[in-house]
Amino acid sequence: MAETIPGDMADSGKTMEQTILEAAEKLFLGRGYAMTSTTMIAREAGCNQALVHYYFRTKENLFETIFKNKVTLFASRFFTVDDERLSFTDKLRKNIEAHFDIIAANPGLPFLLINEFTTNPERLASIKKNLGELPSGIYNRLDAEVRQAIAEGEIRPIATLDLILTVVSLNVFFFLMRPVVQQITGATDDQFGTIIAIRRSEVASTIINSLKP
Amino acid sequence: MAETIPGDMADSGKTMEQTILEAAEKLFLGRGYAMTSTTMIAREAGCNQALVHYYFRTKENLFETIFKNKVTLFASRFFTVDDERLSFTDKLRKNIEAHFDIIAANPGLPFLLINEFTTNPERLASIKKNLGELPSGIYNRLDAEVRQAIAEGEIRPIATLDLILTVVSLNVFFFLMRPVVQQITGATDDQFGTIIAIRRSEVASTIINSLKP
DNA sequence: ATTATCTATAGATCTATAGATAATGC
DNA sequence: ATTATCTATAGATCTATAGATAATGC
Repeated sequence: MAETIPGDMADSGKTMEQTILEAAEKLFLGRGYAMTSTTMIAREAGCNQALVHYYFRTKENLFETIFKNKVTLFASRFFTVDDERLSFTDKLRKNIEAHFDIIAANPGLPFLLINEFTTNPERLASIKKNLGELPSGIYNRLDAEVRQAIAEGEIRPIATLDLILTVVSLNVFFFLMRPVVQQITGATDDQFGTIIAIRRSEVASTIINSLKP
Repeated sequence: MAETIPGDMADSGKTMEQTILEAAEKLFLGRGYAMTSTTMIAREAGCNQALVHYYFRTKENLFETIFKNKVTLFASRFFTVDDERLSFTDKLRKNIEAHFDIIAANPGLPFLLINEFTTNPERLASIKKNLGELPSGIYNRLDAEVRQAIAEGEIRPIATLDLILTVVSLNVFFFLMRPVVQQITGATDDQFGTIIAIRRSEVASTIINSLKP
């Protein structure tokens, strides 16, 4: 019975190619590359398995499309708040919170990235090419600002790379820990929303505080 | 040619069961559950694939043995420094660094934990049972100390859970990012040792600093 | 005609077990 | 006798493709 159980992404104007892409995205984000089969993707999209290969030829291809897409989205919004009127510290806080918000809107992404970079580090090189000058552009601007803020005594001396690592660690790892945090606190999905909001401001405060001269 | 290429874990007094266990540990830690096959484990251990099942019956069994083992090791060394003569802050620094060192000695572990908790959160319940009173014991002691340090004005007000999250995030995520950091900085494995040492002290300083009243 | 979708299947794993043989403990 | 190890294989995937049929664009 129930020969075809179309996932929640059926019809509704969307093209089947798009539907498959979204089904794959959902599964890859939640379970990683190896644990997702094209058969599962087809079931989730509500079509047969051959169609997945018709549009994307290989599973690897499909994954790479999604992966590059997500990484680019992620990188393009990294440290983009740049308001002349704000102090370094205020600007930093806004950037930290914006970064947190991107991750909160794509909570499966950290797992996908870590999973892929760990099991398949060669892909980093291809990603680097894909992003071009973007990362070093962002880094150089931030680096100049950090040095100036240190020189002006607004913050304590710190390497820019360490600051970036601290921001990314505190923002990203929280979402990787979600299952553990939920198990420990016993919070429902709803209650977890509150925990997220608290953590968002705590992370920003922690970093800003740690930079006091 | 080269019909049998025994991994680096052959013979040398060790029992074959132990050799298989270590081969599996290495592969699971580096590649996760789904991407490791019992065939690969056997090749790494230098035996045939059936023997892996002879000793551990199922792949799942083998994995669980290793997983529980590692989680217990990890949890049992969490916040164990407890020297009466030290201030809260000094004790905290020692605990942060000790925690960092455990991870540095088991650099594949964070990936395994995150991977498993994300794709298979049910296992958390079984782990919880396995650890018994240990986590809440550690938590309660730390919580009392945090509250006292706040009351005495040694640190700013902070929830104990937030402090734990911050410590774990900063320590663990760095090792998950290793491939990225190495790609960005272009550091060799040797040079990465230096980066680790710098990060170790930077993380502790960042946290201690962020707690100033 | 071309494009989208399906059914069917080849070929490659992979896990787990059965059954044979070798090694070891009395 | 018991335990350790091997060879062989059944049965379950899973990916990718071939080839049939249905839908769509002229």
